[in-house]
Amino acid sequence: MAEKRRITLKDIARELGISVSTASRALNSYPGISEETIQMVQEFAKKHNYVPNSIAVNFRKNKTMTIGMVVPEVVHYYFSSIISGALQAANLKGYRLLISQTQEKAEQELHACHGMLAGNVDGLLISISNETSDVSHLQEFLDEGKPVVQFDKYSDQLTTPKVITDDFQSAYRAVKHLIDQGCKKIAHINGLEQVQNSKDRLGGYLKVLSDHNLEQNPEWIPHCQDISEAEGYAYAKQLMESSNPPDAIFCITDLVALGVMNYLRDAKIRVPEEVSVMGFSNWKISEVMQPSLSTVEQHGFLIGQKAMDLLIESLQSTDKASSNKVIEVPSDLIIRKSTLKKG
Amino acid sequence: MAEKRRITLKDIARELGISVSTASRALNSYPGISEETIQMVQEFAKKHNYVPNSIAVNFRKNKTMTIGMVVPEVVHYYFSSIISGALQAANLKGYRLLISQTQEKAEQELHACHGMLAGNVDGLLISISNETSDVSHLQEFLDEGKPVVQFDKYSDQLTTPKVITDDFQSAYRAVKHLIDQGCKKIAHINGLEQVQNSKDRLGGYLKVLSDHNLEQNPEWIPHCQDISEAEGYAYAKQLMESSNPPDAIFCITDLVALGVMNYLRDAKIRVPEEVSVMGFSNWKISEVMQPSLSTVEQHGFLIGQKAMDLLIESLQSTDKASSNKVIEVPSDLIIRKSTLKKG
DNA sequence: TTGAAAGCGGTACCAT
DNA sequence: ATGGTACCGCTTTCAA
Repeated sequence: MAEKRRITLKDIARELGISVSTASRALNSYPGISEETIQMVQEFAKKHNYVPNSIAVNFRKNKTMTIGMVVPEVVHYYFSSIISGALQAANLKGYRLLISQTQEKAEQELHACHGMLAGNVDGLLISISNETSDVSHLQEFLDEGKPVVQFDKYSDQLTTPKVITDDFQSAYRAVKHLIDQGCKKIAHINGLEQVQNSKDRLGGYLKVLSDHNLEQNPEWIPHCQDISEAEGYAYAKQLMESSNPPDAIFCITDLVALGVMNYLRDAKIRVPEEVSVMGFSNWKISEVMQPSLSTVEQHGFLIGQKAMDLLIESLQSTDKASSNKVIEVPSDLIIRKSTLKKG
Repeated sequence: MAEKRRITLKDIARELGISVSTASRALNSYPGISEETIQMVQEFAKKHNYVPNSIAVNFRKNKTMTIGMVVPEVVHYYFSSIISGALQAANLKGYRLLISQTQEKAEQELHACHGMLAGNVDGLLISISNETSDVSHLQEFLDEGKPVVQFDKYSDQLTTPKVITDDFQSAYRAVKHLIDQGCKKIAHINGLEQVQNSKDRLGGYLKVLSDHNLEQNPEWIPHCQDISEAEGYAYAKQLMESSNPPDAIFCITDLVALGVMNYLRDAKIRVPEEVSVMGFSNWKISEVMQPSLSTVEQHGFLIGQKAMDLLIESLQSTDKASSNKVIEVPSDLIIRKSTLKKG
């Protein structure tokens, strides 16, 4: 295979009998270069397929036009939507995107972040893992003057902008809908207690219950460990077999809701007549379930876009003081059959 | 925000009163450096958190330890599985992964590839878009001596290794299962005619029909344009309302099968009693459908891993002649209720 | 065992 | 309007 060495600035300068600096300026259309020269150089460059060696440029300018993005899981509808949004925003501004996943492990997150640092990304977009409590690996970026934007799951020990779903409000509205449909005994299968999103959704759930003077029962609030279908099934069983079973179950995510629906079908409990079920995230499966699952659309694509825009903004602003702003992207309640009682 | 400038080799050399070259050699434990010096330098480096400036290293070595990966869609179960596998394999070997998506547009693919080239990736992993016919943008990589590995959708105009599902065999076995279940009139909703995977699946389908002397009917082989749920619905309707309706429908992918299932439910046609339905790809939705959908698991994670391993291999081998080998990752037939006739 | 210096491919400052 | 040159941080050859 003939390895065609790329043509360099030096080659152009030599061939055209001009200096390297002139060639450089002509290519970048600097002021103070004759039209003629610009013409000549640009034509030559195009004809010979000149592509500037970006490593050299990066080296000189000490930036890479590359953003690092660290997510818990790539194979995940919500996160891949976020990636897609970030990708588009990055593209629009001429940035590239380096991706890593942590599989919800703090150790892998550390490793991924160090990889990003070694890869000399200009900035970092991250959704921290469930395990993460220490965030010194993120502080390292800030210490080097590299902006960080957190999205979805975040730590508030860090002064960075954050882009998230409005979890509290989303949960509030989701449960409000259940109440409007006549549910009185509403359970909530929550996530890990220490995770911010879980706390916020729990908060919204509790608030709407108290606003409507509905029963609050600690036994109705189990916490998932790994947010799985199996846990949904098990907790649904536990809830429904208790002495005081709920008439609605609000789930931390659609996957858990799937487990719940499976249990209810196996137990021949009708949805929504006997128990209403509400999910969260609007995965494709929510639409496919029988009956279809009411859920909350978080607009991951938008979150990804917004997070990237924010990051690039702080990359381009001279004022390096990081904001601590929390941007909440409004969600939409998607009402389907699992919560819609007839009449 | 205090921007801590990173410490450089030069700093180390100055502080320790040695030369830059000695410092460099000590850090990389070159032969011909005294244990003492190595000790001293490495200790100093660790103490001061020395991280080599990878841009400078890349520049010098003219490689970036970064792989470019171009896929049609990120928000897609199969592709995100492949990405996940590639990510893991890359990680294991110390490579980073730059990602772009094309949204099945040839123009975006071109742009993405040029971005990768400009980003100076060491090699490229790509699944071409449905629109792609000209592959000169991939040839550019080969011309520069950068290896390319194709996966999933590929062009055979290019001498590169390819990692794919065994589409022909997979389709053959899937349809064979339908035949074993007693189906005699088997339709196949195929994909775009010019796409290799579609051709291969169609080939497997036709072969098994002829091997069993079953009816082959051109009207039973509609071609999707965008492989959507809506198309599945429309073609199912068309097939079932024809004068000679099939008793089984083999779909190019699970999403199309979902449309088919929706139509059949709306039309009150029982699955699998009256019509069996087979999907392809084993998305989560296939498990959730009622009845659950039989399908083909393509092991995307493995495909991603294998493609990345192959790429890194050719990156590290001195022999730069690209192989034209096609590696087929065996699929698994997943039998669920949509094809399992009782008794 | 160590040091000096060239050079990777650009950019940008200082001359002219 | 153009050329000369230092330099970004590191690796590597050559010399000592």
